[in-house]
Amino acid sequence: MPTQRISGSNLNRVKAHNLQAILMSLLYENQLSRAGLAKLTSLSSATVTNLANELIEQGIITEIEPPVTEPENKRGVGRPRRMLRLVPDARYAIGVHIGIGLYRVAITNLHTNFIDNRIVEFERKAPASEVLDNIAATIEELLQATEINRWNILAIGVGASGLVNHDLGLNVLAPRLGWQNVNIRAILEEKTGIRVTVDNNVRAMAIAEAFFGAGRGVNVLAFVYGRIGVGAGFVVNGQVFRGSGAGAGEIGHTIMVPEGGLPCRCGQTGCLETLVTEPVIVRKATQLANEHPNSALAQYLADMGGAKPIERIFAAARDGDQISSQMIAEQGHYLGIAFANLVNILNPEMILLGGVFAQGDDLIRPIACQVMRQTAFSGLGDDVIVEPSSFGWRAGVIGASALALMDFFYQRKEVA
Amino acid sequence: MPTQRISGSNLNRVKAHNLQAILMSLLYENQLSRAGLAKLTSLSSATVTNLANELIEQGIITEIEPPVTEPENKRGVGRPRRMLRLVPDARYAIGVHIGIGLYRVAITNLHTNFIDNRIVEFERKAPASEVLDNIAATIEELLQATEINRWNILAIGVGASGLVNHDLGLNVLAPRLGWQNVNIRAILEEKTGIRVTVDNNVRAMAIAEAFFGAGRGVNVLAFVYGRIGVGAGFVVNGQVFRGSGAGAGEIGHTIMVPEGGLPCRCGQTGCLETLVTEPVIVRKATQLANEHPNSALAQYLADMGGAKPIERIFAAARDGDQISSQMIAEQGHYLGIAFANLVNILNPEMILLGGVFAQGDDLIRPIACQVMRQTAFSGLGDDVIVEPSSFGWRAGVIGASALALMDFFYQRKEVA
DNA sequence: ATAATTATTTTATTGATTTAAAAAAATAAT
DNA sequence: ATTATTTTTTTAAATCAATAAAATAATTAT
Repeated sequence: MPTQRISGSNLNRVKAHNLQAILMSLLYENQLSRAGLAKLTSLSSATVTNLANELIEQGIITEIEPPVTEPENKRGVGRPRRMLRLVPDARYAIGVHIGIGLYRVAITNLHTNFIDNRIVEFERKAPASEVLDNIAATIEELLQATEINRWNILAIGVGASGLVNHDLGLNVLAPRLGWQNVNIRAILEEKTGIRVTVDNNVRAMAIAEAFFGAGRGVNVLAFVYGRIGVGAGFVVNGQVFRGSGAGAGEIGHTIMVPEGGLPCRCGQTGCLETLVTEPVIVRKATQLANEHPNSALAQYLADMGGAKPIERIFAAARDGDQISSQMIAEQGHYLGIAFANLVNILNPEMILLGGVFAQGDDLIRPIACQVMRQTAFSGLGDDVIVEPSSFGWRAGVIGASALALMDFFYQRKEVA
Repeated sequence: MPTQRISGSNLNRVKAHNLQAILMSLLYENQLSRAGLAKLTSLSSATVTNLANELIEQGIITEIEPPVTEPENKRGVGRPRRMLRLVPDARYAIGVHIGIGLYRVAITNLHTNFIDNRIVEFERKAPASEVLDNIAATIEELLQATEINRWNILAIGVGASGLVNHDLGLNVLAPRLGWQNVNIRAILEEKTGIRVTVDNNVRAMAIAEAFFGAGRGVNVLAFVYGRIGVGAGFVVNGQVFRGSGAGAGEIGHTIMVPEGGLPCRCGQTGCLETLVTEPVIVRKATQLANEHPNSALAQYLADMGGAKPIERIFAAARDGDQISSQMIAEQGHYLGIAFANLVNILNPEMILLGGVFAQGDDLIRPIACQVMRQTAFSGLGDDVIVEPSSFGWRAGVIGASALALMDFFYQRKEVA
């Protein structure tokens, strides 16, 4: 039988917790007076004063100068409050997004705003150690370029693709890169001397949305990302839900068609990924364009402009092309059923769409949303908010940086 | 935008937390020395001594008398340790399971062992207030019969069927009882004067398994219960996962057949419940018996013994009847796919089966388990432990009692 | 001007954990 | 038998974060 360890608490932990409560409150609310913080955290005003002073001394938060004066009519009697806010550039984090044949690295501040960033392509069949070598080099390059003091880097967050075990810092499996059990944390910590935290890249994006994006303050958030595959990340009451082991969120491989489904690259048939992904949309569109060579879709696809196929397909649909919009609606339909299943199982407050789903938001979301609501059990889907992601192509790195910030700044568990 | 409140901590909370850490540790481990507790909770031995003394004074824990002496060969040097354990009958909880046309009430001790219990049938169309009236009366009767001091009852836990909002104590919807938005907590607290906590009955069973049953110490537990419908409850790191609103776990209405599925009572088609439930098994068996009147199945079903149809069907299959065992295997197959989807989404460490699935465990689990493992993404299903529930028909009341114990004793949030 | 109100800071107190040291109770070594 | 060693438990003193209450500050209302 596994043994559960229930850890005790003490004064140090209380202080650490309260400091983080203050930081998180300021992160959510942008600016708050000491009195406001006291109310929100249910700490005494004296405690807030003390802890705030400590944070001010460390340069992490500051009083807003000059004091914000509320408009004459809204101002009450009494001593006016002095607003506090985070100093976004007091510390930094590095986000690393490892995609398929491409990685992105960014240095961000405490709000996950970019200070500088790099995009580097790599050979898909390159060994992991080589790629990680290059990533470490890119990080050094960014540190040089930005002239940011190494000691002000809180941590490096890595969003890797495939199965990732966060506790072990291990990329268990990245099928499209041919990686298996790569200890990303150990390798990068060794190379950079900066602490590293690793997670699945979709989960990292979910974290970004939950704390810095459209999902701020949402109790149960599901982030669903579609590109070559479909994955999901869940944040519950400010905590990432990772499941046990390599982790939750592989909704792309949930079985949608138990009999007679199409084969999936995972070996199964009838996975969600056989129905709805970018490649599926492009493949279907190409097929339809062949069948209807005079359609707007065919013209959009044939026109060799700079835009990627998926964008041209969406453009055709937006331009009123019936063939493509009907096909996309069908995709939205299946996605809606997948959402309904998610709602029935997890009952999230919000579902956020990323990747292709965000790119084609106007085309996909209405139908997916409608199908989800009418398919979910009883009224469970009625109050679920469905929205597109806020970060576009930056989602990956911002997610990775958010991962680092959360693990090592806003809610780290142990005190130094 | 919703606002997240990050609550601060203080000395009182630390003490409450540490007391609960000790209680939970003793619940998991049955007996521990003060030194052992210190190690497990990472509290200092002095703190453990102090807190333990308080709990001993309150009669909640005790030193084991006479001192347990380890066998000669295993005994080390040094002062021998004095083992501590919970006093199971120091306090009590009441569990109320509301089923369809039947409720069960039990008084249990801190280990959820029955002191006394009642089973009462009621008219399915009776108004909620009448049923709750009767439940309150049954509770009074049990209090009289057991002569347990009212003040030693920690709380009443209620496991209700259908959609339940735990925070509000509200039975949002119980379709088979015709109940809607019944405030069970308010009504029962008013009638009994004892505090009440309400949750979905399957979720309550999951809690029981997680803390008192086969799921003890499991990090991510999924409990799947099948009877007239199929529901699930999740416990993650010692915390129930309820989702937002009326709550997570309605896997019975996840769509398994997006096109051409059978109609479900929920209004959809192709839900898991149209494929695998007790009524489905019985209906299919009856059909098969009609088609094969000479089969063992037909004989088992025709024999009007006292056993319920489902038990006779399982008996036929166990007796080697091919027709029924093949049909049941098919059920197991679909359940396996549902499990695989659960594994892909939540990545649980353990899946526990309750209700019909536990009754027919030997027939259903092997196939469900096998299908789950080969269907889940990559190796995600390989390490998932699948087992039957430990509580049989008692699951409902034990779950309800466990719910009360968890909310109000082992891990209550606020200090008095 | 003075009172009232609200925000913030200061001071003294409280109380839970911890550390360090002592006590207790056993075995092992001489 | 006596002493040393080891481990558990208890005691006593020290620490430190939160809090309550009082003081201070900066306003508006009268």
